[in-house]
Amino acid sequence: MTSITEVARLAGVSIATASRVVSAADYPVSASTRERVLIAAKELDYVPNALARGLLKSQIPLVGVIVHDTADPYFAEIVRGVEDAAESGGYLVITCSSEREGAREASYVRLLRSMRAAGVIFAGSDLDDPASANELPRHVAALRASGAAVVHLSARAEGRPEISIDNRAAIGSMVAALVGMGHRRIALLAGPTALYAARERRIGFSSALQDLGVAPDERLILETGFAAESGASAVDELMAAGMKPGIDFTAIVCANDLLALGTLQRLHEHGIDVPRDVSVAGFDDIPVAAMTAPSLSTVRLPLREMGRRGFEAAIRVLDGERVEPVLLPTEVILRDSTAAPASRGN
Amino acid sequence: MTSITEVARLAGVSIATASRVVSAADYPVSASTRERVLIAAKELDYVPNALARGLLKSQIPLVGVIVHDTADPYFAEIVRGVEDAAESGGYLVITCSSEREGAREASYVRLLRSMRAAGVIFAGSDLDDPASANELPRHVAALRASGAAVVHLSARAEGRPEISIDNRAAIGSMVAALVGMGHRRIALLAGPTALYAARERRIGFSSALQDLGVAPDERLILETGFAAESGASAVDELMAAGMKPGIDFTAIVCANDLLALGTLQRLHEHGIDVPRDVSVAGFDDIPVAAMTAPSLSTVRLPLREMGRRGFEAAIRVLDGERVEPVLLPTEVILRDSTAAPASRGN
DNA sequence: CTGAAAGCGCTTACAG
DNA sequence: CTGAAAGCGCTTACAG
Repeated sequence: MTSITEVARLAGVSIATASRVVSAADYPVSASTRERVLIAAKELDYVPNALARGLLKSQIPLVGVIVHDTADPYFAEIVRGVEDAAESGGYLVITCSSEREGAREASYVRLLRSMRAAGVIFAGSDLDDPASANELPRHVAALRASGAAVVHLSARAEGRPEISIDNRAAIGSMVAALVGMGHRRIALLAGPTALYAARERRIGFSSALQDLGVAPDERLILETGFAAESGASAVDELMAAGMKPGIDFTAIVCANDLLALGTLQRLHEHGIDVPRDVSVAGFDDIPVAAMTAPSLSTVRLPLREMGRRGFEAAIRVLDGERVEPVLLPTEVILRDSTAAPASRGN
Repeated sequence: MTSITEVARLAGVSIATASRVVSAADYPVSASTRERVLIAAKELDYVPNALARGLLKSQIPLVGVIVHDTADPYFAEIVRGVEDAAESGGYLVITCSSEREGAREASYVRLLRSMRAAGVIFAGSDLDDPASANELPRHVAALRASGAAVVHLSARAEGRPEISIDNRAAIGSMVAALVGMGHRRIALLAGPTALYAARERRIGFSSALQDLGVAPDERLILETGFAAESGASAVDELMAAGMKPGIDFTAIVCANDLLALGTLQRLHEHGIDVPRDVSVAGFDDIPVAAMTAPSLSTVRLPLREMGRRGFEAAIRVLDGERVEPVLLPTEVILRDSTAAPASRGN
């Protein structure tokens, strides 16, 4: 690889001058000199060494996004948003999947620290994993101390996230829509309660029911994972517990869309018609939600925008600006998987 | 951030010695000295500066994966495989989405070059975009010249990819399965012919039909995009051309699963039953293919393995080993979207 | 407007 | 086994 030294030599100038031209620094250089340097750089196919520059600035234009699971479309969409925003700024985005293991998350953050990443965006909620309970905060503190930006995109136990949504209200509005259709016996596939966001959704679900004068039934609330298979097995669990679809429950609210996909499929296998026998609602509005048969009613989260805003917040932190926490709006999207119950349970 | 200088000072040794300990170099250091350095490093929460090390080695443990579209599960799975393999080696993975624009692809590769990435993995086929026709090869050549690994995971016009599958044979086996069920009038949603892989699949489709003694009908071959919406509009197009489902065509083969999802949905909206009226087959076997209703018959590509092997190939190149091109096996997966035709067309 | 020089944080011959 | 020193490729005061 050619270095700036060779460019300078070919152009017949000092490396200082060459640097001023190629780094697009705001520093006076005569037009003719500038021209010579540019030609030399082009001639030699010069690409500056970001490592050398980064060493000097002790920062490199790289932001890491820590997700729970790369394969989950929820995170894929957020990452997409970050990438969209990062691209124009010349930043590269690294996606790190913790697989919901605290140790792995901490080790990725350490790696990002060693690379002197300009920012780290935590896309999911806190992991609550004792394995990394002190390592992670140490890395985060060091990152911040060295001027890197740390941004959170999901509800967490401590501190408010820079960018997030109101999980309680969001799921509450779906519950309200369902109750408005006439549903009274509504099940919840709650997701993993180890995750703060899932706990919030669960609280929002129950309090919405109460606010609407519907007595919640604890037997209809199931703790699950966040993958599609969990949705399928939760259906089995519900039925094994003697809960009759259409009678003991007329609707199922899922804490994310993936759960709803699994639910839809298992219900279909059992010959239970959606939405005639049971309504199904998701949460997140991942792209595939619009493409299932029947298409999925869900709560739309502005995932790409969350990613975009997360990156912008990071840039603002880097610029030394103050970033106020912001709550993005969500929206209930009613598609074909929900309808008024045919026979009222209860 | 603490530097090795501070660690050395606290441990009371030279920075050379400190470096030998913390970099885990294979160099003799007395046990007691080693101990002191390790304690100092821990005490100071020392994390080595990967930029400084990278500057010296003119390479950093980073591999970039160039994909056509981050949101496409095909690429998401491949990236996942790369990440799985990279994680244990302490490499970070950067995903760069070209959005099928040559200029963007080239600029990402340039960025990766400026970061002195250890490797670049091209996950999709060549873009055939004149906009970057000479910039990209220049970057690739420079990358290779500087010792970085360049790996291709998809069929391309020039040079054989290190890791790939036999697109012609793969789609041919799906055609054979369909013909075996009794289908004779089979449509193809061919994907974007600007992409080499799509062209290969189209050739494989036609020649399989011919080999099986079925005369191909050009009117049943549609050029499309690679997104779900393209599948939906292709169905409209087919019907607008007066092709009657179940008569003029009894099966639709799609060049990827996303097209098949859109096809399934639009067929459902038209009240056309799958597989009774029309069979639908996909290609790739992305995770969601197993979760549609009806579940999708498709050709399984070992996507994660392709990613994993791609990373391993990159490491082998870095180690100076020779990498022989390898073709990974594919498999026809018959699910519920295909069946024998009810009435034979033709 | 131009250039010589210091220094970012490491690693690695080289000398002892 | 340990350390002093050079050097990776840049940027940026500082001097002219």
